[in-house]
Amino acid sequence: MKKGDHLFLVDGSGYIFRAYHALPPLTRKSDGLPVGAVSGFCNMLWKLVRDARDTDVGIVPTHFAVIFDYSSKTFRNELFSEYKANRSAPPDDLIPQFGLIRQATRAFDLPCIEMEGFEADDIIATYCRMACEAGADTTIVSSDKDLMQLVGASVQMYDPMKDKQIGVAEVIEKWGVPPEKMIDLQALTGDSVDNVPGVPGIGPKTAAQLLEEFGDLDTLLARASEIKQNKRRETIIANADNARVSRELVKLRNDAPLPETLDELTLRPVNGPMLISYLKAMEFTSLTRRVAETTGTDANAITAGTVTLEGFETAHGPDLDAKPAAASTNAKADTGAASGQKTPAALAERRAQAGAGQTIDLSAYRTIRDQAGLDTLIAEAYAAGVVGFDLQMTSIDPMLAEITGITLGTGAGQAGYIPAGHKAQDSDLLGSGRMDGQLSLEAALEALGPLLSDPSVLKVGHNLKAEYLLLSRHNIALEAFDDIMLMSYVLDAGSGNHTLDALAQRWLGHAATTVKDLLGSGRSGISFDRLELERATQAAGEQADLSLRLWSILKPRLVAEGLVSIYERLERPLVSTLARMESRGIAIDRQMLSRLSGELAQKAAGLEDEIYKAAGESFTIGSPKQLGDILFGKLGLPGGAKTKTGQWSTSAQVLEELAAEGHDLPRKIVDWRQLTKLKSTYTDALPGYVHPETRRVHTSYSMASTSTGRLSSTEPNLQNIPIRTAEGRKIRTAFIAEEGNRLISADYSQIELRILAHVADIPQLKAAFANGDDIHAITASEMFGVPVEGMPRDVRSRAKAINFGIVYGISAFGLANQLSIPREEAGAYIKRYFERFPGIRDYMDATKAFCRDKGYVETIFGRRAHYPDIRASNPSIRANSERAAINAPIQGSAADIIRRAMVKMDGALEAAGLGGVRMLLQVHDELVFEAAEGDVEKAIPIIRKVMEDAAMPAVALSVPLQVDARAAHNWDEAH
DNA sequence: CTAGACTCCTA
DNA sequence: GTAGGAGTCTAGT
Repeated sequence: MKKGDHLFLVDGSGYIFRAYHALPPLTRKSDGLPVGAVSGFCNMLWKLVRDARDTDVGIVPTHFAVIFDYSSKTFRNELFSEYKANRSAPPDDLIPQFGLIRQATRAFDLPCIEMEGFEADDIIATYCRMACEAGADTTIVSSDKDLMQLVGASVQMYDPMKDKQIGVAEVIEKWGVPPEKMIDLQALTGDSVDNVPGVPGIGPKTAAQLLEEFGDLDTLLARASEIKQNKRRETIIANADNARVSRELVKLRNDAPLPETLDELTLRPVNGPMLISYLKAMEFTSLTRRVAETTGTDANAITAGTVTLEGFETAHGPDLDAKPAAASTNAKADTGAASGQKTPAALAERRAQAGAGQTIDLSAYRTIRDQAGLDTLIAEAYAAGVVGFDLQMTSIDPMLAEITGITLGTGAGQAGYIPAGHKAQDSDLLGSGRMDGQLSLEAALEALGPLLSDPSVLKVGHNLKAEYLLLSRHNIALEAFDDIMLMSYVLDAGSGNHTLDALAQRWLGHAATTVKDLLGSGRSGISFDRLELERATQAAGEQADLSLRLWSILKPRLVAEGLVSIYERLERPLVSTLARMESRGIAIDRQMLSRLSGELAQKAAGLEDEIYKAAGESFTIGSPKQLGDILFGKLGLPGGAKTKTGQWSTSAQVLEELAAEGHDLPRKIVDWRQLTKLKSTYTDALPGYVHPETRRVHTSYSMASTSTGRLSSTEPNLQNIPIRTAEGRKIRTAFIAEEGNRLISADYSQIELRILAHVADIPQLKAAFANGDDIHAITASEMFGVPVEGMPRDVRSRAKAINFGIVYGISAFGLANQLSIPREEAGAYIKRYFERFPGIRDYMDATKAFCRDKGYVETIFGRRAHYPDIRASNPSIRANSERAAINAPIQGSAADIIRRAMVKMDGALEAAGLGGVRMLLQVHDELVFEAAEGDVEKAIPIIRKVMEDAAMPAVALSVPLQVDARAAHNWDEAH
């Protein structure tokens, strides 16, 4: 073995258990032999040895071995007799699979390694060390935390079930410590499964925190008396010996006397006939077919071998002289350097590379405490022309926050923090003692206002909507700004999040101070104005500094990737639009909600009595676990679906089915759930969001949290106010217009289906929309040959479900679920649909191919949504991404259209002399306005026009958009 | 007090 | 089958 080689070590024993529990049970057709874990194992091995280049591993192994535990007794039992003592025997249907998996390994012609007295993990550790000494890289195929201590520069792990690579960064992300400290961490936390004692009461979070503070276990134990928390100190001192024993137990030995040398692990080409002989014996037909295709073997010519629990025998012996498959070759990535070129792409590349090497010195930032200092900083800002900008506030909610300080970054590593609302450190919780030695907020804003509104100085920040809103509360209009969160969103929606921390980590390799680190959380959390000034300056300066550095990386990328206009037309202008909508808020009728809440409570209490009577005991109805025990245990009702943790599902769907079979109790549970849901989520929660001064509810829109370009709404979420049931609609009536005003609701009709008709170019659908026909009826008529006139309701509603399904990237499984019909029937519907509308299938295939090629899909305006998992080798992960990729251009184009409408709306209303009409809410395809009664009639046509023409002139849709609008005193009647 | 599972509300 | 947010319960910190 030499440098450049790559060793794959599969943790066979670990895999068996995980696959057994994670995969659906599977039995061999001919005799019922349980083979689920074996099947998963074979599929995984095949991918790794044959298709590595097509998986997310992206690495082609040169050496390969599968490692197993030999028996449960190892040297660890001599250290600690209780080790793994509470392991129960494996399930009955798993036991025969242990032998089958070893046979599978041999059928793949791979080394199958196990050793008495050593666990698989020790063997893996030993090979890792040997490979490392030979200069080669190693991938451990496992997700076991016990192996994470081995991860390092040349060793990574790969989780085959999640298709995820685990390197140093992932270990730190998951456990809070680097791999080399995993041993100490596990020594502290222990492991109840393996019966490693550890220190009671210490979990991963606490352990990571202690190791961060003390460095390592020995130091921690030596200096345990310094631990502040009484209880923690005592338990650690009392359990020091346990921790030391635990460390010996979890520490892997890398000196196992191994029988096979590294060179004996050299990966050989797959022996097609030998493998197929085994696979046929196991009756794994689809893998047999794939192996046959890839290796060029005629599977029909190979006889199935026989498998036994003792060893692998073939009835007739495989044809070992058959021509083996061609050896796989390493694909070398092209890393052509683009440096020196003066293209936007080259600049973006250079900036990104420069970013990775930057060091960030938090002590370099200044605190600005007087007018002279502020004047100097402002002069520097004008001279720079581009400044990092951030407001420090007392709350994350800009409607409630006060400004604590203002930060300007004037260059990489340079920033000034202007405290203006800090409390004195010794003031009590109620006291409002201001810290001495800071400018007044008025003075600071007076001096900074002109700069912030100056169109010639670009302010660069992260998520500036909050800053915009808070400044506008102080009558300052932020102008000329760039928002790096939105830049990142436009560039990389779908891959990773866009928080400042994440961007700093991704582009600068810098672990930024988190709010939690800085301020704590929960009861012990403090607000920024109580932070000690030196730390405040560091944290604030860091934000502005990072913003500016990230901007210099992301801005050229926008240019290089042709996404400037998406950012400038669809994202940045929405900042001020949304800030206005949020600050306007919407009025709610609290009395009505309170009355509703009382009614709901009464009805729910009545149901509760009936439920307890029917159940014969009282229990927590809201606990799915307890409910499941009552329904499926005590009462013996037939259980339906299981949840992923193996519990009986008590979902509405399951309960409805039981109710349909004539059971009383499930119906009552469903009703009880509806009532308590409405009460707790809406009638009880909404009044808590009423702003103390405006007396209105102000939601917050998140601009960068969806992959498709939609907005989302939080605190409260006003995009999920009930509408489907009569009971729920009452909640909508509590959203009201002020006296003398009306709410106007304007919503797009069938916008996603219209976009589908446009992008997939479906003549029948386009004609139907052009004629204003009933689209679901037309679909039903095409599919089932039923005339639209006098069509039965259920025929139309079936077509409606299919239309929705198409937009969602249909599957037979999903449609069957939705319509409660057999999967075969659903499959037949889909087939029929594709026959009648062949353009849809073409569109879907083209979209998937585009996404596989580029890694993203595009809306009609060019917004991108990334789906990296579309290349995953795991079929179910891949299928998920494929459906998402089909849906994203449709959902995203609709989102873009309403964004465009929103950006234009205020100006259009203003131009029509309707400056008093206020846009308040967006609910994906609906906009809600508040207008004086006298303005309503004039406003509705303007609103409709802006919305219906919103795609133009960027895109000329081949289908008309239709907007329905209505006005009323409350939201329910307006919608 | 936090995180995850489960459930359910919307387009 | 797409895209979200949030409340409750429970287990673990």
